[in-house]
Amino acid sequence: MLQNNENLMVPRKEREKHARQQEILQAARVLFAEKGYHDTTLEEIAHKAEFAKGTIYNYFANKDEMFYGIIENIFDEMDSITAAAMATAGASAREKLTAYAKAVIAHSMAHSDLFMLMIRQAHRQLTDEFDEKIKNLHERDLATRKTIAQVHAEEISNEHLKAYDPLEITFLFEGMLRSYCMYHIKARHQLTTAEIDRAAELIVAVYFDGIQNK
Amino acid sequence: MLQNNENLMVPRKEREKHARQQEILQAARVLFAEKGYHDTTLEEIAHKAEFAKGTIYNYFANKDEMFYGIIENIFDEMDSITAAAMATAGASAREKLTAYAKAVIAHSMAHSDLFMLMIRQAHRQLTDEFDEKIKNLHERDLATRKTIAQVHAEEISNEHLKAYDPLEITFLFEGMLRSYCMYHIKARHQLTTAEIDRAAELIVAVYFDGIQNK
Amino acid sequence: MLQNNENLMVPRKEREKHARQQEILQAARVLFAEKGYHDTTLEEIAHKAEFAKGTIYNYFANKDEMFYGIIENIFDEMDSITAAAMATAGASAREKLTAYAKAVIAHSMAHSDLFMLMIRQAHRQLTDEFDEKIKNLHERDLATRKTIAQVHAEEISNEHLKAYDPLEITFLFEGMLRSYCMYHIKARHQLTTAEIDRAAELIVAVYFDGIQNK
Amino acid sequence: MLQNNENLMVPRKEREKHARQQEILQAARVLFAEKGYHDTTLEEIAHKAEFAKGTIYNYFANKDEMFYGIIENIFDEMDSITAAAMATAGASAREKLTAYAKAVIAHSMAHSDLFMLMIRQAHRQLTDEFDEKIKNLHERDLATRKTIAQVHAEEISNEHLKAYDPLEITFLFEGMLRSYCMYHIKARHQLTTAEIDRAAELIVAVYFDGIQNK
DNA sequence: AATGAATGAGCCTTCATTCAT
DNA sequence: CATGAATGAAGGCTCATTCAT
Repeated sequence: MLQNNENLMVPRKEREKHARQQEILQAARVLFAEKGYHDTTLEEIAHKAEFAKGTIYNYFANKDEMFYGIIENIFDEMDSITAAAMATAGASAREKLTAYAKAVIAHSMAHSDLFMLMIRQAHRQLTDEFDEKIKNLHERDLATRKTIAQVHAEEISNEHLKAYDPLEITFLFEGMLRSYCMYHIKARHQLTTAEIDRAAELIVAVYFDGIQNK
Repeated sequence: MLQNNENLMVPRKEREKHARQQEILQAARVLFAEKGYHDTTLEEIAHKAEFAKGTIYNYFANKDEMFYGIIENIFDEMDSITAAAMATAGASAREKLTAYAKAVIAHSMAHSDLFMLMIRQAHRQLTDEFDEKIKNLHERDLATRKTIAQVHAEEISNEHLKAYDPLEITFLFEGMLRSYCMYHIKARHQLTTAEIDRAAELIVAVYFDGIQNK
Repeated sequence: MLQNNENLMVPRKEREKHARQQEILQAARVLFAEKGYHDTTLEEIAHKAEFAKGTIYNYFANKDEMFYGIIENIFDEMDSITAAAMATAGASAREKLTAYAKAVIAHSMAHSDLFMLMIRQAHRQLTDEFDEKIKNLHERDLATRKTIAQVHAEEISNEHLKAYDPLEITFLFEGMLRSYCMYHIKARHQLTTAEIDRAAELIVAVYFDGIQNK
Repeated sequence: MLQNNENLMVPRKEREKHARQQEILQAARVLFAEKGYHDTTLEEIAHKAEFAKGTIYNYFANKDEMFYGIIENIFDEMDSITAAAMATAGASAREKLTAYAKAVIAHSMAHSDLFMLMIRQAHRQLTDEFDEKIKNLHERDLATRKTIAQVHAEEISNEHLKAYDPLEITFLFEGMLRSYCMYHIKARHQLTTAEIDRAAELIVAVYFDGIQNK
């Protein structure tokens, strides 16, 4: 029993450390999203996380690391959403993308702070291309996109879809989705589930059928 | 004669002042786009504009004003592009949007720094909603979008287009366009005119006809 | 028996406490010598001493106390060396100083970290004259020097040596010795015993006979 | 005339910049000597130099650069002293070293702050051997020492002096000199010119003739 | 109007010290 | 006694802004 106790001892510490890291990231991401990276001070983050300034540095090497910690969280969440939506067995591309769109919109609405951070991060991704970490994020981003492209590819070979470059049109789809979310976040709209479903279906409808009346 | 002289005097001075403001904005926008607002110092802007630091303050009240000056320039450019593309007499919505898409992509490629600034600016637009200036930008943005929506509206009433909310699908179209541009700017692609045309047509095709094989 | 036990109990505890203090001082003095007082963190000392940071504070009131602990150790060692060299019965001043020089050089080479700490400490000694501890060190330093001066004094009264102020020339002798050691420590020379002997004899020869050819 | 004026314009600015750098170094060197490098804050230096904190950075890249600026000044002064003392035409080694000793003691007394900085610098010289700047100082130090050794060498070949290694005994001489200065600076003695002359002669006498009564 | 030296508020980060476990 | 997470004061440095020339 004693040994059992000891075995559990180490994980508990680690779990607590991780939990506290997440608390700090929570505080930071809200502030970063509200005011931007530079206009958020460590003092504010510490205050919001209910720690002293110095304590933050027991959990993150510096402000930048915190930022990347947050971005990685976001990527993890987006990966889950993507994987879940694409994995539905027997579903068509249209069904999968509808599920994906619903999940993305719902997530964006629930975490509009994250959404805004993604936009900000987009900028950094464009500029600091030297940085190792940025490159990793870049690759993760592309990998996620390819998961979705793959779903297109299958149905293109079926001739259910037109023979576009799967990756290229995936970006277009993503663009519509992001644009839609940004529009409503800007306008501070709080969408109901029904509205989210309608929106997702609208986007998918336009994407698959176009806006032209035949 | 003397009075005449004086009458001309003032405009010349104003013209020179304006010209010098634009020189400074040119320098600033390149740097802001490259390194972001916070990581660009007035020292650097002054150096690039070939003025002394103090001189900048004869033309702009502070760093923020410069930023908004740039954004306004960008809005002016986008307005021109939009107006030009939408004004073609007798053209269909599809033709107008194709022209618009070509112009936007070409402009984005030629001025990728501006494109990046827009992304960054998107963030500020979302947050500092109190600021008078920001509100104006917001409204200009919406006004531009409505010009495009109007073109949709006409053809919806013709029943050439499906009966979607014109503004809502305008955002979707914009989203595809932006997403496409971002993808290529990230990848540092230099598109030829032919490639730009093809891209614009691709986007418009997806937008009007959808990706589904009928 | 029990009482006996308890009597021994306290000394053992004290001995252990003292032993652990010395372990910590060992760790600290190496680091202080390598990187200086300010650039050595308690974290590092604790790590090197294989204790936790907080534990250090069970043995020393603060970082400064540790520093003085080390300096006192060094003084103890120098005292031993001095006493040993000066105590040789029937030896002449020249023989005693030769023995002293050999011991000092050998010790400096073996503990160049300490030597460097002494230099550093010299500075503090000069400045913080208010501090009680510093004054004590100052006095110990002088006392050691006087032990050597005393040996001079005896032989001055014998007229074996010229009638210089014993303390004054003691400082000159010390100066040569220190300078010599510093030269070789800087150059990272590892002197053999033979070289040390030769060096000590050189210094003593210059000191007693001068450099002039008669 | 106008052109003449302009020609002088640039040097004036440079001269003023240099003058202000020296003012700052003056302030810094007193404080560094009093309290050490680490215990002196830039705030204090700025205050003593009667500038604002930020202004310091118009003249020095960082705290370290200031430190090396001071050390270089000291080296310059020591070089002058050495060169002047060694250059006396027709003087014997003994006369030259006497002149040198007098100058060094007088300078040390007048600038005891510098003397203490040298001691402190000695430490850095020993440790941070990687740094380019430190290496340069090291070499300058050796070069100065060699100037003195050269004077020895000449008289060794004359057989006026014993056949010791010139550089080695130069270090011994320097050691006596430094040790003597440190002793009096520690004791806060203010030596008169007569006392300085006596001291220099004492040291040279011991160095050339030794302490032994023949 | 142009200059650039001076300013000083403010930021990130470090680290000696404390204290609950 | 040992631990190490938490603390917060303090420091080096940056940079937007001012102002005397």
